[in-house]
Amino acid sequence: MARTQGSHSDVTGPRIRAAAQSLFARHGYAAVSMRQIAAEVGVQAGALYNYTPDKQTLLFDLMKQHMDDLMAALEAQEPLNDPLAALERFTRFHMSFHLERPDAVFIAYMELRNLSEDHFVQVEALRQRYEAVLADILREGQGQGVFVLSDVAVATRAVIAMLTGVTTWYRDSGALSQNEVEEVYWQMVRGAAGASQV
Amino acid sequence: MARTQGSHSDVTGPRIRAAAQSLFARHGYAAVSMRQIAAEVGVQAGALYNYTPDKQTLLFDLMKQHMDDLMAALEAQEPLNDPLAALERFTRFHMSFHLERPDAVFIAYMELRNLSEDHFVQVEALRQRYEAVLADILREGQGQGVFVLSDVAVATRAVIAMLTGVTTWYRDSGALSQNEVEEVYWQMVRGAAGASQV
DNA sequence: GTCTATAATTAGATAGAC
DNA sequence: GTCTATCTAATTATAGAC
Repeated sequence: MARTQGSHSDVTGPRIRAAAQSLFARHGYAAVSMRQIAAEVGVQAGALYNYTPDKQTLLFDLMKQHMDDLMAALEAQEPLNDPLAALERFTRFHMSFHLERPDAVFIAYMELRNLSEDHFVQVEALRQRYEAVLADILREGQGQGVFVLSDVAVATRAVIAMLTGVTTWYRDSGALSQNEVEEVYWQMVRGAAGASQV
Repeated sequence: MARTQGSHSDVTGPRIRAAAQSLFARHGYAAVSMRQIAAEVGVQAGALYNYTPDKQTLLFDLMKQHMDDLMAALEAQEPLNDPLAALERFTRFHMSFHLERPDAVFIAYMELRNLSEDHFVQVEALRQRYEAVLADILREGQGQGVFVLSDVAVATRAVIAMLTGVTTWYRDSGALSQNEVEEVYWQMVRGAAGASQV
């Protein structure tokens, strides 16, 4: 159990990523220095380079992890045959997943332009895989006549933009519970998809 | 008409703002240096300070101008009494205004956190005035029974997020014309508002 | 694994010549 | 109004001691 004093490889790594995530979300990747991250963790700037080759890779690791978590959570769900039920579940899943991770979400949407070309391609591929799940639901419902949409690809992006937008204003301290907000958005998504009114 | 050589006060100012807008949109405010802006304009960095007291004010001026333009264009429209017609016009107005100014829009949404407290308050007030126009339309339609919405304030933000999202993917070179895209979004907004199906 | 020290570069902003 | 030169401070990243 003895450990060399000042040596914490298993705990410093996660703390660095947590500090970077919080600072990047608050001030933006370009505005945050490696020294600020180090200060937040309680180490000197040089120590960070034991955990990341450079600042750019630190950003990519955060975004990659977020997208991997998102896909894993989505794919852990059992498939649903009913398109309306599948759309409702996707809506609630997207909202709750994003509301639980405001910092990671903020970074994922705001810092894409600060990724290197290679890193961007990887993140973008994951984003498209995610989008495709919703597109499949909408296309299936369209085929069954449950939804009325003039363009499934456009509708997919419109729904995701609408749902993700909740992260810009929702606060736990507000008037509505997360569940109540999900309900409001779900009614709007259902209407936007052209599902017949109840 | 004789003009001191190298003196271009009436033309350099706009060119600086144009260069800053383009560079901020592409790389982000924090990642762009005053020297880069100067190089884009074709002057030395020191000359920029004849037109702005500092970099922060340059950012604010761009955002303020954008919001002022937005409000002026919106308020130039004649009021419409029919809520459904008003909502359609708002939808098309918002989309075409934003699609025509991708750089200004990008900055307005991404660089809010880089504004000083005082500047942020001013921009936020304008944003809320804009939002209130849509909220009034939805509330009026709700009262008349034309729309079915469980929460007008939430619906306002949801619709704006959906519409603004078009700027992240639409390109003039794509398969759909701007007008076709407006039509697709309008059908979705109409459904999201709970307007009775045609 | 972390520290101190430092290399090499760049940043925002100003002063004074023209 | 613009230029050149410069100040001061901060940046990413590395080297070597412990």
